[in-house]
Amino acid sequence: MNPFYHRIYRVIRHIPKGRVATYGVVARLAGRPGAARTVGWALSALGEDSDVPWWRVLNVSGRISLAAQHHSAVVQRALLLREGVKFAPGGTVNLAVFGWPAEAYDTVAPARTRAAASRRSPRLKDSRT
DNA sequence: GCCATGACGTTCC
DNA sequence: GGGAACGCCATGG
Repeated sequence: MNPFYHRIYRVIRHIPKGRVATYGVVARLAGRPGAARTVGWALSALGEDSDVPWWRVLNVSGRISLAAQHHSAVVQRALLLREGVKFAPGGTVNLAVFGWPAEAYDTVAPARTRAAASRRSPRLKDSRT
């Protein structure tokens, strides 16, 4: 197993009970910003008997990424509810409240900063003429 | 090594 | 706030 996976699991294990983190944040804390999809891969590779609280990982929208009918999705929601995480009517979690680490969801700063940082490609898709 | 896929994220409309 | 498009990283064929 790659050390990167190990770091991902270690980060997830650091998520406090009753709090949630997003794939992107986990990837960043694990040392690979932008590798959110890889975090999903690492989680899918987990066994049910692992000691990794995978259910505390949501996507940036505060929603469970799994298909609603997926067994794990039901389990995930139940586990979070049991830990005190509240779901909004839309089935979303307020990351500003339950997000961990809190500074990652400050809702004030990071968005703009990261946006500027990822502005590497001028996106030349409009070659229509 | 190239191509396709995926529990994702960000930007633009 | 939602949908479409592109990028990202790792895995599998």
